[in-house]
Amino acid sequence: MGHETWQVETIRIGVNYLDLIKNKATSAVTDTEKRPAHEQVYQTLKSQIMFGDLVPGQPVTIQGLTDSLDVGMTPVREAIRRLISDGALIFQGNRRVSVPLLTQADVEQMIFARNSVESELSRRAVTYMNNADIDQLELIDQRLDRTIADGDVGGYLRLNHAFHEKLYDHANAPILKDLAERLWLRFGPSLRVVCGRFGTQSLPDRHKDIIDALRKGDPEKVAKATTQDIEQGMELMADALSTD
Amino acid sequence: MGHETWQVETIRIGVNYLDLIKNKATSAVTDTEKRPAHEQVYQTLKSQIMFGDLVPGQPVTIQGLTDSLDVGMTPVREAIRRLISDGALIFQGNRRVSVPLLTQADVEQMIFARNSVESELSRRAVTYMNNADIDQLELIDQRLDRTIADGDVGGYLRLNHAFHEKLYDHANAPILKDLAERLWLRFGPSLRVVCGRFGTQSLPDRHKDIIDALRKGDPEKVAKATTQDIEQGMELMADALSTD
DNA sequence: CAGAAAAAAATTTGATCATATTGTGTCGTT
DNA sequence: AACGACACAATATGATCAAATTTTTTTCTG
Repeated sequence: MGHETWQVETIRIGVNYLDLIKNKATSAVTDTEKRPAHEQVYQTLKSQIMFGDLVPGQPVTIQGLTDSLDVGMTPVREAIRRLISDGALIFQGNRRVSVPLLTQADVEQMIFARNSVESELSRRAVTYMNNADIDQLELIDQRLDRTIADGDVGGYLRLNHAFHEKLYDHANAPILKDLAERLWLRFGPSLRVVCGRFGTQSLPDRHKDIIDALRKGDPEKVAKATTQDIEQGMELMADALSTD
Repeated sequence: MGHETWQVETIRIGVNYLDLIKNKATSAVTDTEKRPAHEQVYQTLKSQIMFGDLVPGQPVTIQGLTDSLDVGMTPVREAIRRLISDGALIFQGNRRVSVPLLTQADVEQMIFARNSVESELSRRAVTYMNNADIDQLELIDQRLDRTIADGDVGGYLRLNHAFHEKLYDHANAPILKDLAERLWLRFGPSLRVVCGRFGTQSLPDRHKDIIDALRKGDPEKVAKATTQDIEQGMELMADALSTD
């Protein structure tokens, strides 16, 4: 999630990416004191946008955030600028900032971009993932299934993201992963709306296919399964947008 | 590692170089006073990064910019955060910010991403460009040829970008265009280095092919020419990086 | 005594906040 | 409905504090 260290020659393959999903309680204490405020605000807002505490169209004010997060306005401003650059927020001409409302055209472009970038990421991940990594991926997917059964939308969004993030982390392609992450930030809020409307039952899950193909070590099968997963989810969003 | 005399003097790279091409912001003169400071700082820095006033590896300090650009630190901070999010600058752990140094792996990923995104953009542009638009594109390309003949590296970089930007502007795909722009910001500084080393003579120009295919209205031909243009330029960069 | 390593002071830079200024939208008046 | 005054939120500055790097001083060893 952090910014990659660029000039590093030594490739660190997933050694100290300790955090899986349960990092909240343990590392939160140290994070609170160590990280700069603007970074914390950014992470907080990013999470809120991705996992749907903020609704598409909802205005985001600087002063509102300084009050609710209890920090000065400078860190808040920096975080907001970053998120605007990410496409996670939009600057509405007259100094107003809000969560983007996607059009069908937007979704269509995202389908193309996600298919291109994320299929390549999953393709590359085949090379670098070992059995233990795949086991971890499967573990996430099992927990994901439980959230679907329970109708836990927030949990679904988080674990679905965690699944893909873990996969892409092992692609050894930080720039492509960054592009993917940016796309996720863009459709996050709208995906939340779709889930809230249709529930978790109808949600797609091609993850088993992905895992199977990973175990077989077949890059093209992994890529195919990924695009299917992407397209199912995105079509759902596109449909929801058309019936507004 | 040598002490580069990177003076922070006011390098005023104005937008007026592209006045003839950019028709959306015609009031470039009044822009200076109208736009918010953080926006201006962002545009200035972006231009300096893209067109090579800043060298890869060069440190960028907040206080240096507040002095040279004569604005407060808050707008500078916001602009820098934005550019970090763009990938145009990197945050080097210990609160230092600098222009990224690309590795071969980075370039390789960019080749893939650019091919995917920009070929699609040019493919879509076929639908929306009329003859007048293509004429304008050709005009840019003619001026581009002159910069190559003159060995004007700065002019080449600017007009080459203007060419692709104009093309992608007509693709009616703002999200894909945003992804492309982000990639350009990333390789901008390194491309400058390559041009500075090899001169403008050896630079690729598949633009004639692109224009021809546009006139014929053949999307696949346009896409093909675009990928060739991309690959020629990026391979040049990859080669330069390997021979360090 | 010379040179290098270690320690400490000084300078530079980043992070944050409080406050003043400016622009935008709104409400009331004509 | 148009115009002007008001209120509020965003913008921008400078001051203050903290962190890190650089420079200087000190000390120890050969």
